[in-house]
Amino acid sequence: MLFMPRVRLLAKDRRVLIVDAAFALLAASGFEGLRTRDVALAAKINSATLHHYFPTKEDLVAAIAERLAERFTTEHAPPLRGKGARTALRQQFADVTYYCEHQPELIAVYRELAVRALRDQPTRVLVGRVDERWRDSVEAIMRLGKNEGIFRSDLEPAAAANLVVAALWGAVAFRRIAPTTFKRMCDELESGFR
Amino acid sequence: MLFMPRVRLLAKDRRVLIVDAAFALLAASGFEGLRTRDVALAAKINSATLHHYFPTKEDLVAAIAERLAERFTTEHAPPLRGKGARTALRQQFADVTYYCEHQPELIAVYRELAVRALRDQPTRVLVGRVDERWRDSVEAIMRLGKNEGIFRSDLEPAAAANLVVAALWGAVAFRRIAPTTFKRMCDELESGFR
Amino acid sequence: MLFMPRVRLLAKDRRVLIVDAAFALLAASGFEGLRTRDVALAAKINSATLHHYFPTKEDLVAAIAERLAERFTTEHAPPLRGKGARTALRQQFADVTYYCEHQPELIAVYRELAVRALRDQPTRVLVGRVDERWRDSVEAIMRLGKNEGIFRSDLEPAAAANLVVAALWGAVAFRRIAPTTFKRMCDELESGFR
Amino acid sequence: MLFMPRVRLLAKDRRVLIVDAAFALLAASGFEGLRTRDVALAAKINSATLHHYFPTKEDLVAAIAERLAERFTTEHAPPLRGKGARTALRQQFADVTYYCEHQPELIAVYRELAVRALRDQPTRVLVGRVDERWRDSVEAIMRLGKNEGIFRSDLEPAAAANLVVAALWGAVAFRRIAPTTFKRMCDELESGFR
DNA sequence: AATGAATGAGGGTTCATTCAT
DNA sequence: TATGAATGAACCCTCATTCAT
Repeated sequence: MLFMPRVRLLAKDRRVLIVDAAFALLAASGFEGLRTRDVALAAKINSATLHHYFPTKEDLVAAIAERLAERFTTEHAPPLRGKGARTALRQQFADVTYYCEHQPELIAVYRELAVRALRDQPTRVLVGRVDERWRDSVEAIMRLGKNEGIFRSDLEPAAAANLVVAALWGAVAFRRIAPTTFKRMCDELESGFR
Repeated sequence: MLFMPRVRLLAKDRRVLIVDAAFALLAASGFEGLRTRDVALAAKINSATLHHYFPTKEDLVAAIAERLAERFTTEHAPPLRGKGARTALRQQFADVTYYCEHQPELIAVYRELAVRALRDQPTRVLVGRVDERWRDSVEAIMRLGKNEGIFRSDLEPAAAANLVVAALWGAVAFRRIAPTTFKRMCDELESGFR
Repeated sequence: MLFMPRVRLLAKDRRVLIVDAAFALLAASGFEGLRTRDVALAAKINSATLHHYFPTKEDLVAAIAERLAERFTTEHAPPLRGKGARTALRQQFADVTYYCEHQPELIAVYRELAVRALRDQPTRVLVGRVDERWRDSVEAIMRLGKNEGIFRSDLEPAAAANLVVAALWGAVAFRRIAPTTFKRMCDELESGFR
Repeated sequence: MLFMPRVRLLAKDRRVLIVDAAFALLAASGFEGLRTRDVALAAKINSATLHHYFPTKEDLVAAIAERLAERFTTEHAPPLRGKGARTALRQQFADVTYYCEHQPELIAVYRELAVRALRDQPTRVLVGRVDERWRDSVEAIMRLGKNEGIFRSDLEPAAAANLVVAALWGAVAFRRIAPTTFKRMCDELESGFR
């Protein structure tokens, strides 16, 4: 190339750019297909520059996991009208639907990290936090629903929360489920709590 | 040394041995850690010999998937006493529990293949068959339960079947769930159908 | 290239070829310049093939060290006429001279290994064996010379052996000493023992 | 915080600091382990700053060599009592012993440079000067000893000087020699001159 | 003078696959 | 059928050096 000036960015911005690229690549290709060179290429930097920001691939993966946790906190479906446990539960369904339709990357990255977590201790810690936060928030909803008298009195909040999380997660993360099929499953799940 | 005949396996037997080794290794290390050389080593053959039986790694993976389908068909928890939909549903729970406790390899290989299926068409076909068979058998149970009057009259068999499969699958395949926690989740799931 | 048939050798021969190439390269470029790729190139093999024979660079270095020990055992200057300690000592001088003039590779590789041995335990063991064997053989000569009455009666064989080894080694291994200068130094050394 | 003036070193001082750090690192890790980044880190500066003072690694090495020459000139064992060649020779032995015990860095750096000098012309020049100065001073001692009638009349000063330097150097630079063993070797060497 | 950012050119090693026997 | 030998294509990572500020 004739003249290729070095592009300079603030370190923070560049880190964000790199993690974005890695996030997208992990979503698209999985861990098996995640190559540092490709990440660098996608971020339009030299692969040595990538190592300047993330000394090891492990560090990059950790940053991806942090980004995932952050995105799960900030990105949601538009809030539903209404209050109470029923609305809160449906909001959970809506969120997952929203991720599937508009942010499939999040689902994919979550899945990849969850699978890796089974064999990798550091990943397990990172993913564990996301998992627990989700489960706890669902359990709070189940508890609220019982208090409101909306859900069965014999419902066990903890078990029900596990059920919700497992069902939603199992439905969307490992197969391509049609939106209507997913909706019906959620309705059926909700019916079971009444 | 006594007469020690050179063991000469039939080609079919040798294939079985190789797939067994690959199955165990895939369960233990995942696709990220599955190496043809290790498979050959575990099968006590040269890695070139492995390629003689399975020209490509893809072929080996296909054979693993076939083995998985076969094992899901033949290996089950001891049959429960009783008849009807309730028993049939509980048999499903018992099967999954049995796999978790006595055949964790099956769970692990299923998970690995399911994840790969998302990006690999041939695997998708193979895993799809297992998925569908399972889903269909659960749907039949739900339908039977409705006819027997054991389950809610407004229950939608298809949606309920998806729910069961997603919940069981989501619970055991991607996190280490404690047996008691799993049992409670199953109870809660069953309660929802009444 | 149009037609490049795979060359096949017996494993033993190929190992020899590789070690020869590595030996020459280490002599020429030192450890700082010893690259597995260059060794493979010099041995006219693919660098992956090199790892087929020597899984790690460390293994290759160990093989070089073994080769060095072997060559020091088998390659000598033409034997001098005469018997007794004086001839034996002069044979030592002649050997070193011979290495300098006809087998400078041996000197160079010995030096490189000796330096590495200071920081690397495995190398230390390998080099240590060569060192000790040499020192011991010189000590035997000094002892013999005393018994023969050729050397000073107050000569301490052990100390003298260390002196001989250190002087010869220090003279040829770390600077380019002229043959005549070396010869005079040896004469001076010998004079000191009378 | 109290008034804390930004420490601003003179360029000359900073160069000294850098060379000190490089000297210590070269002694500890050898050329194989000498990294400009580590030097910068040890000198508490940015590695780009290092290159501001020493444009290339070669330049830094040259500075180390100069420092070595300087230290060999200024650092010695405490002067022995007495006069004449015998004392002067023993002072040489004492100096080397002193370096071994209290300034092993000097020995190590000398060794590293001497080895590099074999393949690198600029280094050869720098090390050569140190070598020659040492050799010349020893030769002067031998000559003096002959004049004093302390040493053998058939002793050749030049050859003896080479012998002394080679022996001392060969003994301490490339193996871990025990102090008593070294002392005995020196005694033996001295005996040979009488 | 000083530095964080950026990079080209490797370096050792891995792995599915192929070849010759 | 079975295998040791051989390989191309990567992969992650390192390092001296340069650039823009």
